[in-house]
Amino acid sequence: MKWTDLDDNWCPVARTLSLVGDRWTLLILRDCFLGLSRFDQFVASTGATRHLISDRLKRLVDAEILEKQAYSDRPKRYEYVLTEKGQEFAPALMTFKLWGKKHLPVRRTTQAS
Amino acid sequence: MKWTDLDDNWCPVARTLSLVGDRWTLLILRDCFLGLSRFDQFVASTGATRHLISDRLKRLVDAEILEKQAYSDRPKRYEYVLTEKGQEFAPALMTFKLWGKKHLPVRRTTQAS
DNA sequence: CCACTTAAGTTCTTATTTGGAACTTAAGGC
DNA sequence: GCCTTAAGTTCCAAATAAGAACTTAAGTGG
Repeated sequence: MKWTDLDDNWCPVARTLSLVGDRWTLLILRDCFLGLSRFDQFVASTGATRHLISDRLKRLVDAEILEKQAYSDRPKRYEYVLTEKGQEFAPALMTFKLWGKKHLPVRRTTQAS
Repeated sequence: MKWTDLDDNWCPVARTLSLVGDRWTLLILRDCFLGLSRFDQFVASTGATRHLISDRLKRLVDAEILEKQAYSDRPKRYEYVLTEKGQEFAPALMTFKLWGKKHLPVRRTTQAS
C-alpha cells in the first residue's frame, strides 16, 4: 500500500496517518515545535538521511502543514515553518510526549542504582 | 536507521515513535479502540498485508500495548486486546481524529455540490 | 470418508523504500 | 584560489514491504 492510499479513507485517523503516519514526519514536526526550521537542523536532530528529510519536508509542504520561507536571497536559502494547520497538530505530539514519559522511561547504563 | 534506534532517545516523543511511529501500528491501535481484536479483522480493516499485521502485532505485544489472549483452545486461536498501557494511548488517537476531521475532509466524487 | 471453510499465521519472490556517502550549486571568508 | 556553509540531489547497496500461495488445526456438510 502506498502513502496516499489512505487519503480518502472514511476514517479521519487514517486520513491523518496518510500524511503524518511516519516516524520521520512526526520527528520533523516535533523539531518544528522545538523551534528548529532548517534542513540541516532536521537532519542532525532526527538522525534521518538527507534523502528522507527532503522527501518528508516536501510532503509536509504539499499538505500545507509546513511552509517554505526564504530567509536569504543570495544564496537562496529556505526554512520551514509551521502553518496554522501545522500548529494545530501540537496536541497530538503532546499526547505522545505524555505517554512516552509515563510508559517508556529511559534506562541509562550510567544510571545510579 | 532501525526501528529500535529511537528506543533510548532523550525525547519521550521519539521513544513513543520507536514503538508506534508507523502507519500500520497506529491503524491497528485504532481498530482495537473500535473493538476489533482478531488477525483477519486487522487485515481486512487496515488493508495491510498479513505479513505486516503479523509483524506489527508482535511488536505491540512485546511492548505490552496489546495482550495476546486465547479465545479458543482447539484449535488454538488468539485475539489481541489492549492492555492498560494501550488504553492510555486513546488520547493520541483522539487528537488525530479531531485534526483529521477538521483539516482533511473527505472529498467524495459522488458528493453533491 | 472427503472436500470445503475458517482462523491465524508463515513462506516465497518481486518491487519499493531507505541508508550512506559523495556530489552540486551558490555564495562568503581567509 | 581554497575552504566552509546550506540545502539539496544522485547513486548503489541493503532493508522492508507487497502479493499470492501454502500450512496447521479443526469444524461442517454430503
